[in-house]
Amino acid sequence: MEKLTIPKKSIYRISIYLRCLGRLIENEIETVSSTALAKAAGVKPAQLRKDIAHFGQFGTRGLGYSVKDLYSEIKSAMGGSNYHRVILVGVGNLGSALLRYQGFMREGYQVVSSFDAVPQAVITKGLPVPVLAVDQMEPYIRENQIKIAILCVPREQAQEVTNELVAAGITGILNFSSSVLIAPDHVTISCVDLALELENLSYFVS
Amino acid sequence: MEKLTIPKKSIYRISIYLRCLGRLIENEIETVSSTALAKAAGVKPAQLRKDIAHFGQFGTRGLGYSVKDLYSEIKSAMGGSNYHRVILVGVGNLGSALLRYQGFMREGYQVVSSFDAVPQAVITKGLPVPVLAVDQMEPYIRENQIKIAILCVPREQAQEVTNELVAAGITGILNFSSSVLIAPDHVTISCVDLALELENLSYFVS
DNA sequence: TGGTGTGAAGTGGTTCACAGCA
DNA sequence: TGCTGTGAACCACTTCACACCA
Repeated sequence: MEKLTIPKKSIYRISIYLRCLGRLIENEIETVSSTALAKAAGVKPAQLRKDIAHFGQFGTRGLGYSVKDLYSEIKSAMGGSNYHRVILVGVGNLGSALLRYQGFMREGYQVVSSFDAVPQAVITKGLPVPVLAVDQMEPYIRENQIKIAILCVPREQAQEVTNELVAAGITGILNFSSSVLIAPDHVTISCVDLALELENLSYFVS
Repeated sequence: MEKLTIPKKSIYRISIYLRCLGRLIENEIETVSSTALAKAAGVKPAQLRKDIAHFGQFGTRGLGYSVKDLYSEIKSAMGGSNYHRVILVGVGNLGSALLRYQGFMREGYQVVSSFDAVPQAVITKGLPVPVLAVDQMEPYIRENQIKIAILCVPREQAQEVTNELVAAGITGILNFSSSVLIAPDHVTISCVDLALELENLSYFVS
């Protein structure tokens, strides 16, 4: 795919624009200028235009962008029309909290199954998703062609489980395990480390 | 403070180094080279040395760094010896999940109180932390000199609550609200947006 | 006139490569 | 010899500023 030329940071911001545009659609606003949208997204107008230009030219000079057009163009360029099935690995404290919460799952995303080393330990918790044993993980991923996994196992097992996930065909990992993961280049890893975020914050609070 | 010259990204990585060093101490390893530590942290050796150099010179040429010395130097430079009291605002689904979980709270950090617009709605959930009404928030922050807040309110209220927090003296916000927050420069905001992370991932998974 | 699209300039952070010291 | 500390080169992204067009 040729889309690899778009910088990672742009992609990230574009996700933000997409969300802002969605809100504009809800409010039935039809046109938006780069200045207005940039303000909503918390970036500079020029940057927004550059980001959007990666996908092509959608704006009308003197007027701005058509909210609907821009939304659907970006959405399709991001492959966002696809339906994404996601698995969660490691149903401990954090894992089960996330499964129960799921407030971050948007339209088009669904946690279809979860896996744990000791599934019987958690099976009674009344979770909205089946909890299977880890030895069923690889076949499950293969058969259902899952691409994205949420990783909530303890640090000690994180790398090992990652290796299994990658071997089974996972190419995107949302890593909650406070561990530095090593994976091939074609695998994208996003780390969410709350302890790190807090520690980082505490440096800046005078 | 003069420490503002250290780039944000360096600070973030230094938090990672600190964690790696902690693990080395546990394993009673006394000396580490930039190459080894960089590998553990997932960065390049030169970058690690540059990062560390921001605080001064701690290494011994030809040998490496003393694990203990480096750890305590960084820790003190980061103001990490302080005890950090943190509040959580918005005890909804996500907020209460975080309160119950708290696995991300490390030594030196504690959620001392939480606030919600409708505290009686959540007060029975058996949380390990008191839930107060939002109108008690400002005085609480002032009296206890809280500096860090975890923000879990719905998007619509996020900016308003942020303004109150800042007015009361908060200078660090961990923002879970999937909202772009506007705040003065002296306030540091870290966004944790799981929906965004997922959307972002889904772009890269082929 | 007003707002996009974009080459060019600027900025910040990364990597290199080597001097210098135990 | 081995590894740190660091100026210099490099690179990626950001911002500017203006041509161009509805």
